[in-house]
Amino acid sequence: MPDAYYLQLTEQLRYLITQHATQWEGKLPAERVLAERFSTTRVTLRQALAQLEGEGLIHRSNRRGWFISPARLVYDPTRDAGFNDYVGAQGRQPRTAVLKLETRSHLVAARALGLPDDQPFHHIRRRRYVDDRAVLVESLWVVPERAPELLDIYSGQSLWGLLRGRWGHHLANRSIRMVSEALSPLDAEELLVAPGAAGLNICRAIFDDQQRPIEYDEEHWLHDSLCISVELSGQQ
Amino acid sequence: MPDAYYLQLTEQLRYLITQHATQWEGKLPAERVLAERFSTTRVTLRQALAQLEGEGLIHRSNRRGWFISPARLVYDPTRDAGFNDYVGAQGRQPRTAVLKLETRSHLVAARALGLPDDQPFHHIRRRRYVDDRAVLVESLWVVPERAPELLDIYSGQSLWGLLRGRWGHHLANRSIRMVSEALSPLDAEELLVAPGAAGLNICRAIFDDQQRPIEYDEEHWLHDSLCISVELSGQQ
DNA sequence: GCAAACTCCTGGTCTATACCAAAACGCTGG
DNA sequence: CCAGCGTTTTGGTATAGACCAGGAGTTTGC
Repeated sequence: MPDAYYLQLTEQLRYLITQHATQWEGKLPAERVLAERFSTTRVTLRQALAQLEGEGLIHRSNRRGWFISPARLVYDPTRDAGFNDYVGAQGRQPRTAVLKLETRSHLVAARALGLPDDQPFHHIRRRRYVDDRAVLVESLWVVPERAPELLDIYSGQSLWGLLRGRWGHHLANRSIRMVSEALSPLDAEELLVAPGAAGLNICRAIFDDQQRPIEYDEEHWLHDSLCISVELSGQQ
Repeated sequence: MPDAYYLQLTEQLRYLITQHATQWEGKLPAERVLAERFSTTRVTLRQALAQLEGEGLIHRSNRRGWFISPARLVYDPTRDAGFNDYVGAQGRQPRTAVLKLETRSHLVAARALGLPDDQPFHHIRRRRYVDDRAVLVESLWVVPERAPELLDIYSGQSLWGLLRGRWGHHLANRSIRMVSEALSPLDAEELLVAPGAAGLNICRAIFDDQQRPIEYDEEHWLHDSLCISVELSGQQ
């Protein structure tokens, strides 16, 4: 119904994608090929592709081309189930790459946890994959007193599992913040996408059952790769 | 640092916007004016503007121009504080326009509440504003038995307040889903933005303390107008 | 004095083309 | 069979215009 050609194109592409998903094995033909097939220019074609990207139907891997996006991962940021667990539970393959391990201060984490500005933290930066697609990068800032030798033993497993199992912490109170964002050049590079790609930023400050600060973390997700789901019972 | 000109442009515009926010009274100069000032074409200029739009710094009102986005509204979808209350508490001016009142069935709501497909609902569609900017449209699907004469008395106030005050319902269990989206042509039109603009879709299914279904609602927010914030205590 | 009609400006859309750098591909030699 | 190297392909970026239709402001006519 819409008159703009790029919107008609969007519909035709949407149809083609759902039909030929398997045939193309997830990757769309080259932009020049698609532009010619639809008798238009790359500029207009890209406008249509950007629409579908906004919907989360397709995404592009920087300089590699357009790909059909897999189903969104269902994620509950209020639970402390490990990434590996809930990804596996949804029949997907999780993977984690540790990008950095260090100890230093971090103003934002300190403020979020109510600690002095120069408070040092154990910092873990990791990238996480679902079915070999990088879907998020995150930075974890752990109060060293709560997990002294963390950096020596950490190798990609569930942090919350470690905190509970090894140091006996009970993660009790948490404040969570979610904001849509454009991925920073650094985050985008680590996720192999174009700078400025749409993302979702999730920040959490975690305290134990005695209100002691445990950890602060900052996640940057590709916007099309998750569906946030929260189940609550009891009156608010 | 980035080499691409449109990224340099983005930085310059970001600077100008934060400096001249008051001078321009929230509205940016015409695209042709900006393009000429930066010695580039509208195409490239728009690429830079789109970056800032993705970050939530600016937005465009369909065919009206580019505007500086106000601060995000902090919103906790797990609480049932009324819109008017929490907008007011943040020093902002709330407003609600009722777009539609009707009774009919709705498959998605029925499924979400575990009711038969042909279950009728009281349907309220409303648009909500913060400081006179339309920031969301939503559809509410209320089980008629829980609020029989709802449509006769409803005129824009807090629905949850009504359910609690008039019919004595205790909203107890809720399942919430949040997904990034591109606004549908209808939603975009009702929010006065271009079709396909980035949005956030929030759906909730609400049950009372006896697990009886009360209500299902679907919100479509402009992506740059909110910051989701959840506070939780107690172990999960 | 006010509403309707008109004009101008502006954003929305589109064409056609070009160059660059990174990725992908294919060839070649060990 | 694989590593290294050169070629081709492809996405990313950019230019220079053009037309249209909706919005906004102004003028006109009752």
